[in-house]
Amino acid sequence: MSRTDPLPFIRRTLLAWYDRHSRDLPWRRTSDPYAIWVSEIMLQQTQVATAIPYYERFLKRFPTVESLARARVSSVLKQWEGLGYYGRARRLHEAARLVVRDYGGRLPSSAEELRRLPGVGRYTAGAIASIAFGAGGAALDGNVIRVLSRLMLLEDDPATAQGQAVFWDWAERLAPRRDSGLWNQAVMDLGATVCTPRQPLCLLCPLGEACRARADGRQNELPAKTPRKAVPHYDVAVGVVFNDGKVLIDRRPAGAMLGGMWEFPGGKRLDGETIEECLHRELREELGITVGDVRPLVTTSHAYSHFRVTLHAFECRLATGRPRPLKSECLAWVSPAELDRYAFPRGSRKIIEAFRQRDR
DNA sequence: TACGCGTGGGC
DNA sequence: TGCCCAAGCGT
Repeated sequence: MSRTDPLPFIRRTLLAWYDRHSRDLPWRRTSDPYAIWVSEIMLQQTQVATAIPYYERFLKRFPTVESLARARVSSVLKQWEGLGYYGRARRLHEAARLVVRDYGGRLPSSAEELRRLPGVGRYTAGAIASIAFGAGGAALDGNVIRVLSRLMLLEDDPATAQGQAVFWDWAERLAPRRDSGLWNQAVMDLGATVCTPRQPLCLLCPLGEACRARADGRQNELPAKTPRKAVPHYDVAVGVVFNDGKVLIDRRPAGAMLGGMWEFPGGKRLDGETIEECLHRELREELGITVGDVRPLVTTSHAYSHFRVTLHAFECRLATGRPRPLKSECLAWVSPAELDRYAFPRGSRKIIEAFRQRDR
């Protein structure tokens, strides 16, 4: 193995392994490029098991690119509710409209053209082109980085641009020049089921004999990982404001975090402020209202991608002022039962659960 | 270019 | 329990 080129062995052996060990996944039972596209967007930074039920529901609700393009973004976000990274849903919707408008409803087939669609980066373009259209070339995701880093003993940091270049270079060197869909899925499946982040199953690996990291006993050290930044924590006051049996919700601006999602008004506690003082200030600044009958409803913790919060939710009653969307896109007064029609992030859902639990 | 962007599972 | 990680993209 050491004196001859290992790449032909690696290609042949992994494809033979995939023929016997490929996972049966919903998006592998279709050849519809639209469905494969939807799956690839959902799978960005998201585990397969999490994505499956969303994929099934999404395709039932939006079976074609035309149906997605016709839909309101609010409907798309409602289907995406709970999956996170909601910008993916907004960009997928925008891209569907572009595909209908500029491509007659047919997804372009080359990675280069796919790359121009919002939400489609280098990985996703390579994956769709190869899996749905039989193109050649690599698709480099976290699984492939892990497999390559160990197989070829690549110590570069994939978080840096230079590291990315090294990994893409190796991925392209290994990938078939034509019809690389099976190959790309084979590398990803190996990374997901055998060459796992912790405790890789080297004894089951078809490439064990060729793996340079394993030969050195260093498979647990790769890929190189950058130390994470400490994540800040905030206390947030949230107002569940009732009036005439309805509750006030607001929609977050499209450009912001959780853009397009609904929430209960509130915000971060400032230094030297009590959480109730924070509540009154936020409701004044965001809505121009004052409230009374303030009662604690629930306190719950939630982790976002880059910070953590403790949400202090208060039930209260509108006292003075007519709410205006001073910092949000729009407002709505809705009955508790109607809340399920709106797309809320997980943190807000926890608050909804709390007052439904209490009313029971 | 490094960072902002959600959520749930595994240990 | 707290931390790491997961089929990345946009800026």
